[in-house]
Amino acid sequence: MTIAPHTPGLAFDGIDDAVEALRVRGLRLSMTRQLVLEALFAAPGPVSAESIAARLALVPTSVYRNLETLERHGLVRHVHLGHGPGLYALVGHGEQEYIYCPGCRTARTVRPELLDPVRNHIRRRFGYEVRFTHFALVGRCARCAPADGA
Amino acid sequence: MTIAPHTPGLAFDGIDDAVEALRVRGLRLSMTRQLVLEALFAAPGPVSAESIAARLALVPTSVYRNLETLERHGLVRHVHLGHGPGLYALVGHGEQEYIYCPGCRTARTVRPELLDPVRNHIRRRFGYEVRFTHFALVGRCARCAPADGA
DNA sequence: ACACAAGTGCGAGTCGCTTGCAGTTGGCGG
DNA sequence: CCGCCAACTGCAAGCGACTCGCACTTGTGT
Repeated sequence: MTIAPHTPGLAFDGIDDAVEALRVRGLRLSMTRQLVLEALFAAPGPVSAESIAARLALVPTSVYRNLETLERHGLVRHVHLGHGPGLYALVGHGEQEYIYCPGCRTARTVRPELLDPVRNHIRRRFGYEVRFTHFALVGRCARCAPADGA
Repeated sequence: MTIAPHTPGLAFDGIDDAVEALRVRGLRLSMTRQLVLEALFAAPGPVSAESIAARLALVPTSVYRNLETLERHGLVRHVHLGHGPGLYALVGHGEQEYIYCPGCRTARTVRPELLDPVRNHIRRRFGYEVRFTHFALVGRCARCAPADGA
């Protein structure tokens, strides 16, 4: 699973900011939590819970629970790019949306405003408020489209 | 998992047509296969492999294998509506696309041409050829959007 | 420096499939 | 009508991605 890098400008400029956000919400900064946070900061894009656990020699349970807590408090979010595990990332200032090509199993991020026309069209036509922050847009990229079939 | 009914007009007007299509491809019509096919015909919308297995008192393995074979030969297709199992349906004359609301966990089908403006926009802007036949469009419907949060 | 809730690792369980294997059967050739 | 044999079947086990219960540890306000 490859993915284009984050656009710069996360909600937190450093671990300290995230820690502060934790404190404000009455969450503890355990060793594990800190490591998970650091791993997310260091990652060039969304990563799976299992991969974080493996990298940090933590038990996946704990990573899942941490990510869930952090997500519940708005510090991280997970996205599904087609099949495979959910991928976690820190919440950015601007919401990140994703387009995923199942051909090359690569995702790219998109600034949400670029998808507003799509959103508007679907809202007007069908009354649905769609977002591609949790489930990516899925489609074949220019390179894979010719060699179609699926 | 509720879903709006198929629009009428499947690729096969009856079991016989599907059986014919099977024959042409050198596939057998085993008892299990026939039952699976009938279940798909009878279903008001896409159904999970497990639910077919349960209804027919078959072992899931066999249903999965049958669906996979039928899908490989273009007789059925499966769609993912958010979380949960893949849902299988007979391939219709017109490709069916789906919009799914995670709020009320309900999907509606959409005639593909109604989504062509969306497809065109995304193709022009990003070079991706998106379809919502395999992964549904996901977004809150008019009823659920106000009570937002996710 | 203590109390105690928040958080931890471990183990087992669940869901949605997938795979391996030995036995059965659909359907063609004779 | 029969036999052959690949296609197909059920069973059992395995796997990826989580989820849960539980007893133990640890971060933190006082």
